[in-house]
This record gives sequence, structure tokens and C-alpha cells, in this order.
Amino acid sequence: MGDDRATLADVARLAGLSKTTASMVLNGRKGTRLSAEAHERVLAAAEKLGYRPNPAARSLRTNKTATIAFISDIVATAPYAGDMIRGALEAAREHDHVLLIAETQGDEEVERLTIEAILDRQVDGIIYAAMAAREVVVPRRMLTRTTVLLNATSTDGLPSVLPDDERAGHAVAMSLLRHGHRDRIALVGRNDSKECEPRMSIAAAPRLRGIRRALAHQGVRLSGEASCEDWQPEHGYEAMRSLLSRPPHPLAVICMNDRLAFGVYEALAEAGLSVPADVSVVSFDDDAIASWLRPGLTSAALPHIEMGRLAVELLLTGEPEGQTVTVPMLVNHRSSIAAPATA
Amino acid sequence: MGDDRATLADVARLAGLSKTTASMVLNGRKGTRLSAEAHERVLAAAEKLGYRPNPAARSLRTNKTATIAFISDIVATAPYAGDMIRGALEAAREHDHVLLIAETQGDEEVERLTIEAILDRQVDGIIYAAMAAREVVVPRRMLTRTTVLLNATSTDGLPSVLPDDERAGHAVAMSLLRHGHRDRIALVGRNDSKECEPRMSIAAAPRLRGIRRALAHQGVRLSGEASCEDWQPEHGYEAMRSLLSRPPHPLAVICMNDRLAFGVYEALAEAGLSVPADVSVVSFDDDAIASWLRPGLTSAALPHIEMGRLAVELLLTGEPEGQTVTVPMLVNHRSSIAAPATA
DNA sequence: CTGTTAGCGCTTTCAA
DNA sequence: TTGAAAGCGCTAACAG
Repeated sequence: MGDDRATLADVARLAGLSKTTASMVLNGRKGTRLSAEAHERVLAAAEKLGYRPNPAARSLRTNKTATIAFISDIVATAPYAGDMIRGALEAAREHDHVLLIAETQGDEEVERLTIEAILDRQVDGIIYAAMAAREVVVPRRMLTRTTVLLNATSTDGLPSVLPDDERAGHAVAMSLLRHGHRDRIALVGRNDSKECEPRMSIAAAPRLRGIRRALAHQGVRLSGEASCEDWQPEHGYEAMRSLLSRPPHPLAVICMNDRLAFGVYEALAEAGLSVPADVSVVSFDDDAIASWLRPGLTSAALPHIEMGRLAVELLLTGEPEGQTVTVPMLVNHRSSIAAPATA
Repeated sequence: MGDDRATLADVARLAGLSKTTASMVLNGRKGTRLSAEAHERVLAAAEKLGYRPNPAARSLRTNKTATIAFISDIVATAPYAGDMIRGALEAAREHDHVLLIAETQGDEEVERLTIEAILDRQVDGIIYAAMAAREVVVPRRMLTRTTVLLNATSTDGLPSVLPDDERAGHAVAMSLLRHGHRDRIALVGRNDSKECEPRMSIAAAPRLRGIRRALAHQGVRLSGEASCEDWQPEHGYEAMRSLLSRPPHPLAVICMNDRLAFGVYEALAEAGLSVPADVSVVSFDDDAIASWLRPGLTSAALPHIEMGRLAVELLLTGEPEGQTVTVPMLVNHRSSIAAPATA
């Protein structure tokens, strides 16, 4: 592997100066004033040799590695949550950092091993991400390093980056109200454990709060609420069918996520109801299927990329306190909402 | 950050031996015979101090980092292709390696910078992955290091890991034949550039070949082939509509991927045709929507996890020649195929 | 303004 | 069977 990298010593030699000088020039140290000439010579030599510092050697001295660990339960592979990585990657590159990635797979032992391996590498910081927003318990070993939570909270007071689900809930409900909906608005996706156990989800509760707040402000109440064991298409489908089995059918339905909405669309189609002419639909997440559905589904987008970016910014700019940053969820308007059909 | 890691020197001191001895014991060097006692003492000391070697220091000496770079055009964030990362992650961990991840975003400049940063880190090998199977051009700088192509080929004769699309095509067609289909089988997703330009795709051509081979073997011919500008739901929808506009309608349709099939389902539903009673549907990829669709879509699964695993195995066990390994695509049988409706 | 020197933590000859 | 010492490439006191 003809891999003959020039070292700092090579540069210094070619420049006819000492390693110290070369190092200082190359690192642009502020305090010391080097002669303009030395500057030139070193830079020229470095350029000529295609010099690139060896990060391992440097980190041995500085205890910095320009490396950030991105540890997740399973996010790397989760459908669209991979966008969090993309955002983190972008921000990391902008700061000349690199991302070490790891997945705990929810397995304790794997997690322990992984964390050790990461810690050994002397990463400058850790981003601990959850695929679905929830409260996590951070392994104590990790608290040794600067850590930022991504799409997660913990009881350790660690800084964390979260989507603003409450406002999203409000916005989603508002989009219905704005079209004139006041009655027969149903909700699909109630789920006790998601709403009450942070360890399961921290998205459901605020979304619900936001929705209720917007509705209440107009004196409107949900006409029906369907519980779902989980937020998968099949559950949305069943939920919608049961809602449909008790006429009059809803004129609008709010789904707790897009997969549920997918199922809702199918139940509606099966019942011969059309979106949005007969029933309007809104949802959360804005994952790919929202745009695949016909008509396109209006949905509040999880700002995954932005969240990823923020997590590394937070890590690198080292905010003092364990503050939690919340990122707005924009609702992506498509064609699934219309004014309520006049009966 | 009270991060007081024990060093090899600490271990040696506690054991009352030299660093050399400690190092040898800890690395289980074969040639040298150390006394059983020295062995014991060192191990005990290491255990007691919770010693973990510093990889940076080690790599400075050995030029090995136990790190693999995973560079992709955009895979990290692609819907389900993230599974390739998951597989790579698993295999890497099994070999006590760690994954450095990067994304070029298809941008030349970003790519150059990224590669340099990675190369600086002295990674032991590089996995260069493409989101959608295609021929890539590998930056020359990268050939410096051991590289394995994942879901991609190149003209450099690099080893590569690919899904077996040809067999998948055969299997998909067979699943129709096996149910008795002989006539009115249509294909959705013909696309010149995907079929003829490896730089666009290397999946289309073999899939097609496999399909034709299976069909030809039974003397069956496609009754219709719809071209699609791209393999998105909307294109599948349009393609199916055009197929339906020329009766008799197909009794079975093969879609080049699941997103097309999604569109096909919708066109079918709109036309009042039911799957699989009136029309059977088969497809490729087996991404999440295949299972969300109703009825469940039978689809040949891209073995992303397995491919990711293999890429690192190949890298680490350093196969001599630039061989290309192909991984079988299993067809996941669901409910979208039935015997052809008797006319 | 620039050079000498001493390590960072580890592996690896080479001697003892 | 073990240890002393050199050195990987870099940075940072401290002199000069």
C-alpha cells in the first residue's frame, strides 16, 4: 500500500525550520508571532509534500480526536430516522469532525461493549439517539463524556434535542380548523402506554395536548377517539373501521402518525369515502408514504436532519447547562384537507 | 471529566513487572514464553485497574486502528438501505472493529474532503456503498486502502457485494407461474436508462433477464410492458392505468420495485379490480410498504443486512482477488398472488 | 521569533 | 524468562 505520508518532520526539514515552528504555523497558533517568511516556507513545504497531520499522533498529545460518537438504539437502520444521522454528518463535517457510529440494538451486553469501545477511542463527545422519541436511561459510563441526547430525554439532566410535538399538535389541529372543521373531528391513535410512559414515547402526550389546546380554543371537541395498540397501518385501518361503524362518520380525522393514516386511507377507500371530499385527514411525521399516498397527506414533519445538526452543534459549542432544545415541526400541506362536506 | 484511565505503565507497576511483559501478556503474543506467574500477575493487575489499551497510542505504533470506514453516496439516510449499515455494524463489532461513517452526498468536493479525513484516520479498510445498486467510480485516493464495494460495482476490479437480482427475477416470475399464470402477465417499470446504463442501475437488467428466462422456459411471454420514468409510486400508478386502458386487463403484474407496486395497487383499486382475485401482483425489494399494503405484497427481499455483514467480512478476511459476492434475494410470500381468474 | 526537549501510551527490537 | 530503550507523529513548555 505505497502509503508514504509526509510527517511534520518532513515538512520542517524541507522548510529548513524546526518541527515546533512548523507545528505552530500549521495550527495557526495565535499567541506567538512567527515571521512572515517562516510562515510562507512552512506552508509551501506542507503544500508541496501534501502534508496531512496524523490525527492519532495528535490525539495522543491533546486528548482530542475530532471524533463524535453517534450511538443509537436502532436509529441507524430505522426507516427515515436515518435522517438524524445525515444531519449530524453534515454538521460534523462542517466542524471537521468525523462520526463514529454504533448501535446498541437494545441489548444490554452489546451496549456495554459498544460504549467501552467508543470510550476507548477517546471521542470528544457522544450523541445518544433514540429512534422514536422517548426517555432513555443513559449508561453511567457515558456520563464520563460530554453527551447530548437526540430525540430522547433522560433524568440525568443531559442536554437534549427534541421535536416540538406540542406545537405540532396545535398546528395540525389548526389546519383542520382553518378549513372550517368544527364538528365530527376524530382522532386515531390514542394509546395509554405511549401517552403515559415516557419510556415508551414522549411524542404522544404533547401531540395530544397541542391538539386539545387548539380545539378547545375554538370550543371544539373531538367527536371520537380510537385507541390503537400500536401506530402501524393495520391499527389505523381497524381504528377507522370502528369509527365508521358508528354513524355519522367523521368529517375529519387526525392520525397520530403517517402509518396510521395509511391504514385510515384504506378503510376510507373501502367504505367508499373519498379524501378529502368526504373526509379530511391530517397526520404527524411526514415520512415518505405521506407523499406517496393519493391524495397527498398533509403531515407535520419530524425535522430529523435539523435535529441531527443541532445535536452536534450543541455538543461542539458545549452549552453550559443541560438545556433541552426543541425544533419546530413544519406541517407539510398536501391535498388531504378540504372544507367539511355540507350535509 | 474525571477520566483517569489506567495505562500500561500502571498495570506493569502494579504487577511489579515491566511494560514489555505486560504488553506481551495482554496481547497474548505467541512466540515468547512468559512464566505462568507473570501471566497471572499482569492479568490480575489489568483487571483490578480496569485497564483498557489506548487505541490511538497503539495505532501510532502499529498503523492499525481497528476502524472501518463506511462511505456511501447517501445510503445512511436512504429509507431501508440503512440496513446495510446495521449489518456492517454487527459484523464489525463481532470482529472488535468500529465503524466510521461518512456520506458524500454525491458532491465531488464533499467527497474529496471526506475521503481525506477518513484516510487521515488510518482506517484499516473502506466500504464504499451505493444506495441503489449501480456502477460507481471510485476516487483514486481510495484505492490506497483496502476497499470493498457494497451494492455497487466499479471498473477497478474491486471486490464487491451485490444482491442476486437475476435469480430474484427468476424467482419472482416463477411465483406467478407456479400459481398457474401463463397469459396476460404484464411488467411495470421498464426503463431504458436503468436497464442500459450501469451508472444508473445494475438491478434492472438482471431482474429483467431473470424474469424472461423463467417465462421463456414455459414458453410464456409478457403481454405488456409499461415504461416508467422512475420507480416511484406515481409512475407505477400511471403505468398501470395505461395498461388498463387497453383491455383485456392483465391477470398478473410484475413490478420492478415495491414503490411501483404501491402505485399499481392504487390504479387497480380505482379501476375496481381486486388483488389478488382479479389481478396478482409481485415485486422486488420487500421494503416496509410491501407489508403495509393490503393485501400484503409478495416481494423479493433485498438482503441488506446480510450484504452489510459480508462487506466487512470480506474486508477483514481480505480475500485475495477482486471477487464479487452475490447474495440471494428471498421472495417473501404474502397474499398478492392467486391463480388467474377464469375468464 | 525559533529551536530543544520532553513526553502522550503503546509495541518491539535487542540485551541481559 | 524478562527488561531497557527506542520511537510511532505530534504538541507544548521552556530556553535561547
